Amino acid sequence: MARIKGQGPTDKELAILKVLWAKGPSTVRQVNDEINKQEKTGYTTTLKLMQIMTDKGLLIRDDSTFKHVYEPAASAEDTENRIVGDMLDKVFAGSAEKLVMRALSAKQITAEERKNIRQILDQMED
Amino acid sequence: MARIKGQGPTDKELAILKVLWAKGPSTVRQVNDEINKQEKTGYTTTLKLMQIMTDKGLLIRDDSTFKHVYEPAASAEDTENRIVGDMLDKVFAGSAEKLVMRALSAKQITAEERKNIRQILDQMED
DNA sequence: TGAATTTTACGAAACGTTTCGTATTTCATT
DNA sequence: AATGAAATACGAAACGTTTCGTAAAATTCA
Repeated sequence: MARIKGQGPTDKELAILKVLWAKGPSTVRQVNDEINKQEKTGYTTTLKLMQIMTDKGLLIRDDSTFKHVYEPAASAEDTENRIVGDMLDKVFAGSAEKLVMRALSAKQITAEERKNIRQILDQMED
Repeated sequence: MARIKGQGPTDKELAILKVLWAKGPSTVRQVNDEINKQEKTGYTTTLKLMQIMTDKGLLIRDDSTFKHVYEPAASAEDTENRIVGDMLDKVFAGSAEKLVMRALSAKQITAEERKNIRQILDQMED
């Protein structure tokens, strides 16, 4: 049942993961309520999605109680790294430099953010 | 017929665009030959895809001659910026800093690349 | 206990992408 | 012009995602 292809989570799957990362282990209702703050979605739709994500290995389900509790199988950090890594290969032929350039030009960043990025670069010099 | 949603090109669409960006305006056969160097794909499959991409506004077709010639409607630069911008919003809540951090940790980059990134940051200080 | 409520399970429809078979059109060669 | 080769057009199937209606199961509470 485990995920085979290298494709990352879909948009809807990512929305569910973000709720779980932010709120911690949650029931379908909790996730659906949260998602409905941004976009109206039927309860069974969210349920089905989370069941499929469990089959795929994206979520872990505790069904020892009536209201099943779900949590992400992977951390936000790992998942974000994976998504960025996929895009790196797919769009930029593996060049992190090109991706960074695009990220910087795609959105105006503040002097503060530039400073933080420099610090990260400094830390990598070792 | 123009594309409505903000979604970027799909994987296959991107593969076609990359060929056209690299090789310049091309026929379906030229694109299909190029794609088949990496993955076997039927000629009519590529044809259909390029026809749909034309409908979507991703490609521009010159059908004044027998062998239609296609070219991308947008530059690689614009498309890459768009893809990164979408990911920025979708995954990183608009934080370019977070995306850059992930890009740097997703792949080992060289001292040379770090230097180039610093130069980009320097240029933004004005 | 029994009725109402909440949750889960299941199946299928709607949608977009990708693939390809077949028919039609256009061109090149003789 | 006739034949064969190459290209395009068309339709539909296969696939995965997303949506939801309905049924079944579990829980709550009156």
